[in-house]
Amino acid sequence: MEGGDQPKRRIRNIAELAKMAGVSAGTVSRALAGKTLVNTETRERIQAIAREHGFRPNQMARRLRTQRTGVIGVVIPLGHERRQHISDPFFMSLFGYLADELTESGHDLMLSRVIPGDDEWLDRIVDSGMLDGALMIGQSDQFDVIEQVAERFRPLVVWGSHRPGQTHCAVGTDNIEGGRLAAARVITQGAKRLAFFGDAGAIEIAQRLDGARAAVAAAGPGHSLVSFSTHLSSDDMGVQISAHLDELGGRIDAIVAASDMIAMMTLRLLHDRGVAVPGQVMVTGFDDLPLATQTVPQLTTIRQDIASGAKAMVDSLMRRIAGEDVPSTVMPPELVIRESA
Amino acid sequence: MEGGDQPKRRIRNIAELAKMAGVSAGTVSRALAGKTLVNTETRERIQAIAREHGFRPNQMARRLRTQRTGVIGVVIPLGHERRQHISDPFFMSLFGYLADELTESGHDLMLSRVIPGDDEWLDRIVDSGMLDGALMIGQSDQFDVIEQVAERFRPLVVWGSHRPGQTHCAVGTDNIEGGRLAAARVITQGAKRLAFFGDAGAIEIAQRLDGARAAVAAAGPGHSLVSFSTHLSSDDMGVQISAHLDELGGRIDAIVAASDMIAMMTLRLLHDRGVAVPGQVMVTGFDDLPLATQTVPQLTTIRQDIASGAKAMVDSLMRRIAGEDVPSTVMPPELVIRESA
DNA sequence: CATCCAGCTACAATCGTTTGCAACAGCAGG
DNA sequence: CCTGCTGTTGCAAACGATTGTAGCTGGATG
Repeated sequence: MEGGDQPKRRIRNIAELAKMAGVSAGTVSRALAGKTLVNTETRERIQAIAREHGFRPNQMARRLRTQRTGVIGVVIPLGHERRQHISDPFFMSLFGYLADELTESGHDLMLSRVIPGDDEWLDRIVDSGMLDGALMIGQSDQFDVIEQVAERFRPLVVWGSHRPGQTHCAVGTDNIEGGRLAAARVITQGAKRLAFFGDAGAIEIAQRLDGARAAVAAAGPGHSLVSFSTHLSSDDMGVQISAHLDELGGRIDAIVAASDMIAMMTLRLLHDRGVAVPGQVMVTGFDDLPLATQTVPQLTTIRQDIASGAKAMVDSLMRRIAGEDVPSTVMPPELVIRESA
Repeated sequence: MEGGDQPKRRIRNIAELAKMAGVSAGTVSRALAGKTLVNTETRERIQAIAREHGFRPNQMARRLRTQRTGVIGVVIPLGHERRQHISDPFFMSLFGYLADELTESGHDLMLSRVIPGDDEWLDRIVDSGMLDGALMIGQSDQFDVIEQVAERFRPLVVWGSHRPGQTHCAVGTDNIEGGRLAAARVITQGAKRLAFFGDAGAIEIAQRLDGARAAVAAAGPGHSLVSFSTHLSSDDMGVQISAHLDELGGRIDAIVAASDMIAMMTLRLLHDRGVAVPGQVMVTGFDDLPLATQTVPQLTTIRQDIASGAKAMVDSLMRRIAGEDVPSTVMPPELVIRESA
């Protein structure tokens, strides 16, 4: 544990190190960067001194000079859902994968969690001069703002839907198809009267609802779907779902939930009421969070491949930073059949 | 949507703006900072121009000059658990609250997720010159490294245990007491043969185990506790717990899990085996994640108040940044009785 | 021996702010 | 009229690195 020679004195900057090594600051800079331009011997000597004194060049200065920061901003807009907490499992899961990908590619990650107040919240982030690029988790209800910023700020990639003709680069699942798959599944299992739980204020959710509607329509007469607005913040969610279930009584065969969290809450409330799943009512989720396997009964859900979504986002962003023009990515959803439907 | 006067030309720096306003750069800087030193009239004129052109001063330069960044680093060391993913719900939950607190106090947040390789990983972060302070989620098995860095880098606060005599400022729950509470609960409910599931390689977990041991010892003869190492990454967890359950057979009354995630997985595996909870075996968790209310049966667990923990961490950090010397905080755990024990 | 080249290194400009200090005008008081 | 003060503003020096260019050395070549 005893290193012997503790750092003599703290080196404050490259110039000080240069004086110690008997060379100029420029040489030190190049040596530390590992450039071949400096003599191997002096380079190693300089690096040795730096190591010994625990010196690391000031990032702020380097970034000012080089005009690149190595920092990617991750922004989570909480537009349509002010009370939704950042610890929402889906956000966090995607965020975690993004963090992994970015760390791996040598980037730092700066989190901004914003409640859009004016029209400039995104400009402020993007113009801070701190970011090489930005990733956004969810479009919320800020589609127009995003479009506007995307016009002039190229390195921006958003998790969410791609609408025909949109400017900004989005990566996301085909939500319409996902909604369709979920509804189609319960219909083939014999459900006729479906309910949809979710907040259609968010674009993604609205699309899932559209998909479910389409499946019901395709199933022909005798099939119906009612939609109930259900918020994502876990406090409200419970009471809202309770209210929905009360209202529905027994007149329903299946519930298509807009997210796994909603589905999980629904599962537990049905259990409390003694309703058998999937015997009396089927339930499907959306996302396929790791938690979906841990519920009782295990959740049948629509899988979004969050890991490869994150990979695609980072990949697209890097290519945009490099100047390339990258189109949106839409990933196919996948029906994962477990026990609840 | 039509703004009328679109930004004429992009202003690149303060000097350009100064020329437009017919003043010097220094004045612009002061005006933008809202200093009273400049004439109210000119200040407003300058601010108007800045707003009109969407100009925001370069943060990198500002930070280089002022030597403070407004950025707090949040670091998650994955020492004892390389495969644990960042999306671990407890981490994410604490992280979310930290993000909320920091955002509120006007700080940016930079995430570093590190797998400690050498002894310098923390130095690298702290010496990057990018951070006003650092928060660390979990001590993992890096106690010594943290201690060493804490000696010279004051603005550092760690989530975890406080051991007598430690240098670094920690905020955390009294894990020993928590473990004791959990074990005591199942004992008062009639359990005699307990098992502990968790990885005692991490300090916090080891302390929980110690607490549980103490409770068993206090209960007198006829009571026993066996400990099983259980990792946190969800892939391994399932198979390990399965193995433990197989090994235990029916010779157990209660399982004290080191975390809610472990408890949840245990719950589901017991359910698969047709073992009734709490009828045949009781289960307790640790953390009281929001998810604990959603399991079937609902989880009896030890509550860590993550929200006020986060508040305490940020508060301590701010005071340390201000130069104050702040001691560790240890928060009392609380037994939350639900259905599983 | 003059010339040239290669391999290093030093010099100095630059990135865009902030901020201490000096300067300047205008005005009041002695 | 001189002095002192107040309220603004300009000047220029930092902050700490990167990098193009010029200069220096020594050895190879004609």
